[in-house]
Amino acid sequence: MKTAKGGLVLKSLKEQVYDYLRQQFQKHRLQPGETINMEATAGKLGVSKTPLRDALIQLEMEGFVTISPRRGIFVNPLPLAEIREFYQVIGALESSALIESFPSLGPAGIRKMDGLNRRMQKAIDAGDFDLFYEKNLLFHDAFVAACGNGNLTRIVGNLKKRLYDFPRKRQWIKEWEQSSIREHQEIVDFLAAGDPQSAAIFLRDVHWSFKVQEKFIRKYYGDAKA
Amino acid sequence: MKTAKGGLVLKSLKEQVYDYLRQQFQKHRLQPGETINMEATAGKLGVSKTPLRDALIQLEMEGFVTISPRRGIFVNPLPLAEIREFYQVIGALESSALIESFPSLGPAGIRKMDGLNRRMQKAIDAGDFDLFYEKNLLFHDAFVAACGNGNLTRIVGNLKKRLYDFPRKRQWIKEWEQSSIREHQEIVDFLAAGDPQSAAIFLRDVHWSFKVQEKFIRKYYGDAKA
DNA sequence: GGCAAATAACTGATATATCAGATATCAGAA
DNA sequence: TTCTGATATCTGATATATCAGTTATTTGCC
Repeated sequence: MKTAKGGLVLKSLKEQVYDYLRQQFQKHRLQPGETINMEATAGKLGVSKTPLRDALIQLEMEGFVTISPRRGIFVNPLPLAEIREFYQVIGALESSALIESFPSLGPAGIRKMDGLNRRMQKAIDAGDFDLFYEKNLLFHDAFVAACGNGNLTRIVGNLKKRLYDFPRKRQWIKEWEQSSIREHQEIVDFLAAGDPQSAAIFLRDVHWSFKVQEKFIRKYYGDAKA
Repeated sequence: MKTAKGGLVLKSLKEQVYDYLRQQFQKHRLQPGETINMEATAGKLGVSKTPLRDALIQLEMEGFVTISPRRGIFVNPLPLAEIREFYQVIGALESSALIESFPSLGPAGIRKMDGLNRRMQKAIDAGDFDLFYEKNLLFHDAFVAACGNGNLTRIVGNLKKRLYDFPRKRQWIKEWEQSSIREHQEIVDFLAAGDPQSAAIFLRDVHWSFKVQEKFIRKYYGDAKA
């Protein structure tokens, strides 16, 4: 329950619990296979089990946990096979979004993407992974948002939540980040040349190709077992 | 909670409530904008508000309802704009699934799709819309399932739930059904000719093109307002 | 010692009571 | 008559108690 009172936005307990748990994922405090104990967690958060359960149902729908009735609530692993699936889905959807957004992106939008990619390079040069990550998200968001398809944005966003919040072996791989920047530049170049189809195909078949990115993925997530 | 006891599969109350509500949608007993009253519904179903709320949280995540805190729970409309969004997403994902599944489909899989399409024609000839609908789902499921991407299947499936459970103006439009069958045949022909790329493009840009299908969509769903 | 049945403990699922925000209605003042 | 504040009602959100399936441990028999 979000209420605005004099500029304050009040969140329901359910939402606050959800945010807390999401943070736990982002901080890698919840590991695959781990159980979330209702009594203990509710006690720790100082709320009843009810909003906790509400939040967990949402997290289950989003793929983060599995509620195994009367047995326990388990943090889902993220096996390579599933990462492969995510890559396929995101590739197909972002590719579609890029084509759809091209008319409304225009030169200004392409310049914006180009600028974001350059800032990604600067972040790498400065060793600032958080900034790199932020600009990377914004690069993709530029055309996904411009596509104007809220459902597509939601679906892609949720898969990315799973990809990025999952505990990983390494914080970053410079080679991968450099490679991403080169790929982004390729996409921008296609767009600037007025060829969204080639940009979309490159985005789908290279940038979001599990096969192409596999060597980095394995380093980054480790060879996670299901 | 699904438990198997001596072959019986027992469902939790939450699941049963969810199934009931889904049925209500399928039977068009729940209309856009309508409210679902917790006390009344729980009383009617003979359960407490808890499993009802659990089910509603899931339905909200799936887009069927909006839980407006402390105000009410509203059945979501399905405006044409959203249908358009769904068409784009499904088109992109099914297209991707078709390419991915082609190697494992093989001649047998293509024949199966062909057979399903012929049965769709027979259903039309016999005026049996339920059978048509069933074979239509199976036609698409054939390559979506063969793609082996559970997440893609789940995402597409959920969007189709929304499309097919939504109340509509007309039960069926023979012209659209005939058109679908022709389009399916086109896809099958491309596949049989060993050209999944053309099949995928046709699937995405014709079969799942909102623009191409718009005249039927408007007749079928009515000109629903948001 | 091994196995099966009984019992205890654990844990999530559900029911009920209470709370709390939103909305409608009423009463009083201008 | 209109407006504002107070009160009542409605409805979902949350807390607490209890239930019920699952798992672990104990007990008794062979």
